[in-house]
Amino acid sequence: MKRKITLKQIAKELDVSISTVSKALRNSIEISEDTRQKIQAFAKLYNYRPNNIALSLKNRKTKTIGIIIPEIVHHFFSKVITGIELVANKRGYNVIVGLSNESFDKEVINMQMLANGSIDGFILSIAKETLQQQDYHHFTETINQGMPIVMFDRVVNEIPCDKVIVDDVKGAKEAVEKLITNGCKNIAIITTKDYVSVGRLRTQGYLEALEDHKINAKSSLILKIEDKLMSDDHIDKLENEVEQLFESNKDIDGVFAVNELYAVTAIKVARKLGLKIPNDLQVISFSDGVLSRHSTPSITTISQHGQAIGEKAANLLINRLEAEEVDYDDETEEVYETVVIETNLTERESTK
Amino acid sequence: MKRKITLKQIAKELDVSISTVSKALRNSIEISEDTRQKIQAFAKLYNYRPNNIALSLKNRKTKTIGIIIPEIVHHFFSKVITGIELVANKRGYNVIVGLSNESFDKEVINMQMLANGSIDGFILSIAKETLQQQDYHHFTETINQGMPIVMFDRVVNEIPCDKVIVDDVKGAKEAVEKLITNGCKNIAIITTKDYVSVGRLRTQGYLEALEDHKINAKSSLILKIEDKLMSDDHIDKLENEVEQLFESNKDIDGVFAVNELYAVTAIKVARKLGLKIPNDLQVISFSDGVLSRHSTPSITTISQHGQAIGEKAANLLINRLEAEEVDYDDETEEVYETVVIETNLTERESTK
DNA sequence: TAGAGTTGCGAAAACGTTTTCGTGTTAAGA
DNA sequence: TCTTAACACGAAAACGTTTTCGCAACTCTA
Repeated sequence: MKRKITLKQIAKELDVSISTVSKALRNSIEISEDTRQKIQAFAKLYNYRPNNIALSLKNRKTKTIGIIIPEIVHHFFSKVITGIELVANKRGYNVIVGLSNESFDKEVINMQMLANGSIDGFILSIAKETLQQQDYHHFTETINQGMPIVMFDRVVNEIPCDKVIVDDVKGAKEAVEKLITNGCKNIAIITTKDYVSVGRLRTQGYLEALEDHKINAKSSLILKIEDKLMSDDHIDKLENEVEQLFESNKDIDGVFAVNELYAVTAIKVARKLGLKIPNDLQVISFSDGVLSRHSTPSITTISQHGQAIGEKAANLLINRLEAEEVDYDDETEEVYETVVIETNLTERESTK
Repeated sequence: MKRKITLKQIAKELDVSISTVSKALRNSIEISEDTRQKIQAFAKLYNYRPNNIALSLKNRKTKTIGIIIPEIVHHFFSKVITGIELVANKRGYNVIVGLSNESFDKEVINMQMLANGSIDGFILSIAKETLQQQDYHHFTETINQGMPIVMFDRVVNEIPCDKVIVDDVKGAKEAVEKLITNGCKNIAIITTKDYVSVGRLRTQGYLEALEDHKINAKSSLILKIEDKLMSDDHIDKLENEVEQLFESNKDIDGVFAVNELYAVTAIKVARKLGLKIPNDLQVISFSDGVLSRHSTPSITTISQHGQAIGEKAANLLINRLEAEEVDYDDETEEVYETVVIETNLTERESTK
């Protein structure tokens, strides 16, 4: 019922000025021992805490980080959030989350909602629709207004900001090389259409690995899935496409999937067709999820370390925020960093 | 570089007063057509947006909801967030997320960080440690300060607030009845220690179902897992316990698991012991996750509808927030609602 | 005892809004 | 020509802080 107590109320109650109360609570030496004790006791009694909003207004900083991600029901993204929240909290920041649902409009609106003073900076991963439309004005505008951005995973080079990524090419290459080493002769890739940058890069890694080992890539072994099929409603269409892949390439003995769902679908279809894992078919997936660890057989993965990505992104952002205070808008050209988080191969039952 | 533009700057630039600018932008009839147009054009040019923090301070409301959950890397919780974010956004609110990591202290600290003006109300699910310690003072204090709370899933009755829960007893009962109907004679339950309320309630549902069908519950068929084993590090200890369960009860033909991980572990162990699913053993899990849908065999579940829970919780909270405005702290006793979201059985391959 | 220094506190500005209440100017009515 | 009303705008307060500055009332020192 009783609203939170304010400096003004304490001042009135104790018959001193607001300034005195403020100083007393911050242990200023200007205030006599006596009054200081009196005020602090009173404040403690009424459980006084400074109003955050007022502080934000006064200091022109909110100590809050805005996160914009495509979706949250996704192991990778929630791991990243965990990482961000961890260091944010440790460094005295809060975290406010906006979901773009892969939609350009929602991304723009969400950013506008937050950019009006609610937060000090953004950490984000770009929506697929935005990547398709290649319209990045909302990012540049935000940056021009002096609000720093850190991008992770899905990034675009033309935006001047810090970035945290995994080396998709290298990771994919490592996966495919593992398959080759394990004796696979006909390795298929299940990937996304090229406008999804991670899909494109992982496909590139696949091709490079083949090339390095003097294996000719066959286009029939490259299955590029239309993105709409990621949703659970279209799971059977996805299965169909994968089944066709196997049917028309009976000699496939290795699959590299760019995400967990594709991998698990490949395994399901392969089994239906009578293939034994890992004897007839070996599978490696790019991922950081629970599916590969707990499904049967468990799936060998290139893991992305989502939490590490989140931690790094948060540190980059907060470092920049707190550096600004000293640098005080000097005219030195900003220099941005792109941090690559190493992936690593976790072997499980889907490979020999 | 250039900070966001303010009313004051526009006023100065156009040589009018701040009030005039404010009124012009809000289309007040006090302002002449001429100046209004001029000001609006200027504001549009410089992309003026009112500073949210200033508005929050003035209006004494932030249009922001605080979410405190035990963890975010969890399908159920991220689904709930999705639901909250959906209606929050639709109704003009933002969402700020704090993670308790199941720790009492982090829960308290997170709530204190947010309760100092940063948000208008909480939506939360209680940390396990808090449930164990049964110390709820931070909730009551928050409520006493006039900040409404909506609890979901893990709730305690003694806190006066709106609640959104699933009928755990009923859902569990339905699951077990399904197993019975399907011919299972020796149904085991894999659940958590009793201090986790959902574990306790689901165990209760299990017992009720057995009783209703005149089946004697056998304590050897009730496996209560210590909570620490949920983490991925202890996955083998979990497997051991489950294996012991099967070894010492060779006649088990049905398993009801209170979460996905237990179910998937049960299946894994059962297979290792040579049991066929669903012929020798049928499994039903309480869950809303991706594991049950995509693992092989896919798992029949009692689904919790996390998103619906989130939506309902957000609507309850926002309704209360916006009702307060009119009621204006009248002394009518607050009356709180407990909404039960219906679970339902989704049949998959792990049952006949 | 006059001047200087110390001590303890308050007034006011600032952060960026919105809104109430004036107030000066002009137009209309008597 | 005088009063009144309409019109267009500005001053100021308020939201809750922090901080700079000023100023009394002391306490020393010479």
